[in-house]
Amino acid sequence: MTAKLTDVANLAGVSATTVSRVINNHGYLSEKTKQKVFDAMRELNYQPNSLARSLQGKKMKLIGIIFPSITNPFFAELIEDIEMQLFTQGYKIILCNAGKNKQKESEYIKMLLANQVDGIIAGAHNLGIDEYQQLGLPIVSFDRKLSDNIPIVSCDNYQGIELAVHDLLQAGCKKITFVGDKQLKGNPTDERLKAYCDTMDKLNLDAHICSVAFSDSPLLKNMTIRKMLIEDKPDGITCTDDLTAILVLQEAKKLGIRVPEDLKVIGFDGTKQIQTYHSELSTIAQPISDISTLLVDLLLERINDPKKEPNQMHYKLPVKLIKNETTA
Amino acid sequence: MTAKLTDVANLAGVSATTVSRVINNHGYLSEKTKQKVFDAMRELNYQPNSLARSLQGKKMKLIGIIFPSITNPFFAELIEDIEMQLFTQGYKIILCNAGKNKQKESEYIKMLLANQVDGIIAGAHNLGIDEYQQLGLPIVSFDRKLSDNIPIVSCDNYQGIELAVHDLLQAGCKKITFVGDKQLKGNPTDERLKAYCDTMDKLNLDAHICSVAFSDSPLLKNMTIRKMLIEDKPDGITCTDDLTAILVLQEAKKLGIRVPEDLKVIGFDGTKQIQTYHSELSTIAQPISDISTLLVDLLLERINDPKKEPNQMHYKLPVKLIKNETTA
DNA sequence: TTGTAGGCGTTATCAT
DNA sequence: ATGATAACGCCTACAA
Repeated sequence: MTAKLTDVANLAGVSATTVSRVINNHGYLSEKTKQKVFDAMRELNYQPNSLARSLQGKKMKLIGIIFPSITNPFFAELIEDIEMQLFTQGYKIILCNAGKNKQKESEYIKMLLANQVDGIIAGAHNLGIDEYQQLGLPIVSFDRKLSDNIPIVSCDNYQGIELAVHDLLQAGCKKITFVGDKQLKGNPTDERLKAYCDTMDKLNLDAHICSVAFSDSPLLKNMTIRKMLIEDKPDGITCTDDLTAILVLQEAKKLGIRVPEDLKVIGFDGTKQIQTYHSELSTIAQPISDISTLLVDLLLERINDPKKEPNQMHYKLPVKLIKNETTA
Repeated sequence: MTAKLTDVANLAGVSATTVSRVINNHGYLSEKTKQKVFDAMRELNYQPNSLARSLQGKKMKLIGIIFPSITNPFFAELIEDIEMQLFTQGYKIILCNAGKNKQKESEYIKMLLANQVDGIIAGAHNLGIDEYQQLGLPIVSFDRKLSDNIPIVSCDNYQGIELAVHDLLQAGCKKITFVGDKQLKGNPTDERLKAYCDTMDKLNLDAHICSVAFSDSPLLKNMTIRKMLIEDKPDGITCTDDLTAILVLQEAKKLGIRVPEDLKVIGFDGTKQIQTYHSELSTIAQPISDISTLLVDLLLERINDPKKEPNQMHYKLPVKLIKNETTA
């Protein structure tokens, strides 16, 4: 079907070894032979077979990316950024949408192993620690504790909610509610709730938590939010992500609650997408590009030098307040 | 490092061939041997090496997915759906974000070839026909003419804009503008503009086209739209996609133009994302799930039986009007 | 029912 | 400066 090494060798009138050498730029080659080989490669439209190469221990230049979903704008932007970074280094990615499905995540990990990927970037939220413990593969994690020896990259979730609450206070809010997951899971995102509670505590204010899980459907979230708006009548809401914040805005509108006059709302994530198409929303912006750069750097470092231990186990990147109309 | 076939064979006290047989469920095996082998596999946490397998002609169970971007909600939902479908069939995907970058798309194609993918689903918009012509690999295309022998799946773009324009008319619009790309490229999406022009023609109405390209930045789009709103003062706008429609809504709001009283707007795509977070927007919904199913079915059919020619070369799937407030 | 030998496309080692 | 050969991990004849 497609041309192989020996075809090129035949055409160029040299041995397979020589062709291999010019491909890998190994040892001493005469310019003349190089040229012959290059010409033959071009003529046959030759493409080295990655599979055969990595049977000899060469890298596949392939990374597994495990995230819950790409339809969430935050993950989409993060993954797209990761993909860009990796591409410039010659890496391709196998995209694994784990959803909320523990078994799918588990099967994907097996497949990645079978495909000899060079490493994994994991940001899903299903599996227990043990599954990742002994993969014998470079892994870095986003926003999630996987194991003691797997480095975590996340934004400074604590600082983020602190900023958000203070922004609401400064805008005059007296009764601030947190909308987000109440259930702690030992992950960095737990810090968001913690920051909210701590801050309210310090200010001697009552904490109001409206529990909405990441994996809840928008419909269910809407109902929960609506109930909260009606019963609690908060004048400020800090949300665990931008999408939830938009649902809050929508429900408020339906109920005739004016934003920002009667209610101020702030989100979390700060994707370009939301800032472009919901430009009214104030939010805490995660440094998406810095996160992806760090994830990729840490991973490639481990791939290229597996012995080297990472300097830190948890990298917390600073967030930024983006102030718009909803907290005016 | 990781266990291999011979390790399993040794542990089970059988030959490598036998282990291979139980893995592939080949020929006659005694239950006893099977059990021994299974046990050994489990004990060693054995995972067959896909690379070595497909060196023998076995399928890699890997598909390349080439699209412009995953941050566009439409592509995100389409790709996520494709990924789901393929996963249930045991396939993984290599995600290739081509952006508006011709060279990147070209390099990705080479990489996919080198990685021995079993097929490609292409939906990017950069390369000329020739690049895809002779890949010698099963390919299906979304919304784009790649070559005479590559089947295309798309929605019925023509019908979509017809529906949209008629919806605007029925809502009382007299002066309807089309916002979208003016440049024809020989792709199915060209039908959108054509449908607009034809329909306006039939109705003896003047066509107004506000040219905005898919790859324009939101900022540039905003400026173009603003100018059009001020100068043309349309009372109805049919957009080439939902995101553009939202920009129109935003600019209209800034200019104090009331929707739907002074201006009615309808989009195109109908993603869950936009329908959830911009639930006011009327739109023409593409049958995302049907599209992905068809793409995957056609591709797998070609992979499993390369000789078989597709029945059709262009599959046009019906669209659906989703009526909301913006065309009330 | 199970084992032996050869080969998939490439690279590393050892020659020359 | 270039070649021959074995090896990577697995699978498919062919044998037994």
